Amino acid sequence: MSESDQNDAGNIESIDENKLIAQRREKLNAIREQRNAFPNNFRRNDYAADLHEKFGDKDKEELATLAVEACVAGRIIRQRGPFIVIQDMGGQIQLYLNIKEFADEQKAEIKSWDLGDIIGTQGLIFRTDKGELSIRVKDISLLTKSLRPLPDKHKGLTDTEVRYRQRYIDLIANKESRDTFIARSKIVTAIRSFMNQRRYMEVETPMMQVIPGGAVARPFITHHNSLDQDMYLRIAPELYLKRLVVGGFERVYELNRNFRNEGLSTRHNPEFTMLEFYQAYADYHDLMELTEEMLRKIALDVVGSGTVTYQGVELDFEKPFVKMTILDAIVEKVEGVTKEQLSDFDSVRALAKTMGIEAKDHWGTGKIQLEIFDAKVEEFLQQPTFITQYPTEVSPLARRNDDNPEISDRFELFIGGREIANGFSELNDSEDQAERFKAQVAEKDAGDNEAMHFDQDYITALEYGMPPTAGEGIGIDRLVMLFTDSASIRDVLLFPHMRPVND
RNA sequence: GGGGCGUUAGCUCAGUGGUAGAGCAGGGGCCUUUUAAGCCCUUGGCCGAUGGUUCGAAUCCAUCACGCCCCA
Repeated sequence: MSESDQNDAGNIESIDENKLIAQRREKLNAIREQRNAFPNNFRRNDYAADLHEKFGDKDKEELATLAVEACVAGRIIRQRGPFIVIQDMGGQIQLYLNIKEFADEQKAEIKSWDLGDIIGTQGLIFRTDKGELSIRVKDISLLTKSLRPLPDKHKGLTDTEVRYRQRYIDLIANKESRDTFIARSKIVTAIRSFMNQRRYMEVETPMMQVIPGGAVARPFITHHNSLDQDMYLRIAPELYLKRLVVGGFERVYELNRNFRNEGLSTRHNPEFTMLEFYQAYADYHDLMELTEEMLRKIALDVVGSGTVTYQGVELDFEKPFVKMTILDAIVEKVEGVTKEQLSDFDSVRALAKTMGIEAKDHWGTGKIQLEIFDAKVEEFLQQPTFITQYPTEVSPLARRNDDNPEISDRFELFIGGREIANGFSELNDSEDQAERFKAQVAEKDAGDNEAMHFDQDYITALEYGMPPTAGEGIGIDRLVMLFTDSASIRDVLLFPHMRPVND
């Protein structure tokens, strides 16, 4: 570190310090003079939530008779007279501590404790006169001194920027935030168990790829030094998962991160989590059925009900999901538009223009239809709705419909006005796939930097023969938003991407 | 990329041109089975940054940074 760096670091520290922190440092120094200030020999036996569950229905007399000992640890979050409330990973428990019962030197230390300090304690479980389940402290000790003051104990932390940048403070102070991420964990667990029960096998495929594929999106570029080779962070695992189906793993899923180099919004983070899965000897109808079952199970497991309120709208996961073709959806939601108008290139192009959608030169009828759908229909699809019959033109990896090659055997699921899932019967004709890749490359050459690359090894894999297969991706962040009633994707990401702060 | 709103004490927020405020947290007492924050006293600020207007700016203007919302 250079001298100037050190000076900078010193400045940052002094700017960030204040009197409250200085006082706490002095308290810490006083403890350091007495003993090891950061002991790690305390072992906790009990969790706050378990104690409430076990003794919540016992009254004062019963608890006195039982005389149960408890041993808990956690962070001090409230203090009032002889009462201290600590918080551990699952809940809170009140301690009763009569300072007069302690020796003088310990008395002084206990008085110096602050909100935010982490303590371990042991004592008898009892109920106060006012009915609060508590622990009458016998032994208590400070395990970690907290040097920084916590947010307002009642109002919590509301500054969104601090909540996202310093999530640890948000998690300490705001129960709703803790609950959201607990729900997220439960959703992920529910999905894994759902998939595992159906003989799906969880796999991990490359996140750094030489040819980014499987989706229409701009990738992040990185560099491998010793190979002196540019690599891409994956935009989707799709092509690797289907290689595994070729290899004989007939049901696979991957639940992990993808990276797309696009703008930030309440619905987009550059890295996001997808469940992607493939099942041999199945088609997109089978997957729609599976998806309905899965979401119903999550609703019941996580929310405890078949209906979920999202931003004031009651979403019903219990009744069968609506199914509609993309053209029918446009005709239904956009007044005065006919299927004929949508199906002819010149008229759909003109229609799009009246809606303020300027068709690019290389866009065909299907792409324009999709743009109209995105702009005019998507937001109205509140209840779980499968949209089907996507144009083949915009589905370069999907199987053509047997009766109409212009449309693909594909669906997207919309809930709460947002795309949640995208699935289709897979294209397993290697020659058709090679043609589709060529068309994508032509679009890339024409200036579309989201178009796909030609992946020769993937074509080779298909030439060995991929069984008829259906595959699907489900956006986990958006799903968590729905089930936790979160308005922004940043509320369901522990550490959402934020612009760096410059002084 | 465009528009609107925001940024004041550790936290939550008042303060529309004339000495920088409150509640909580912190400090000193009192109290020791309380209940969102018991009672009394009290410390605490580069008002996001830079420039301008003005006798005087947290307040008006401009630019920038970050955030939130809406639009593309």
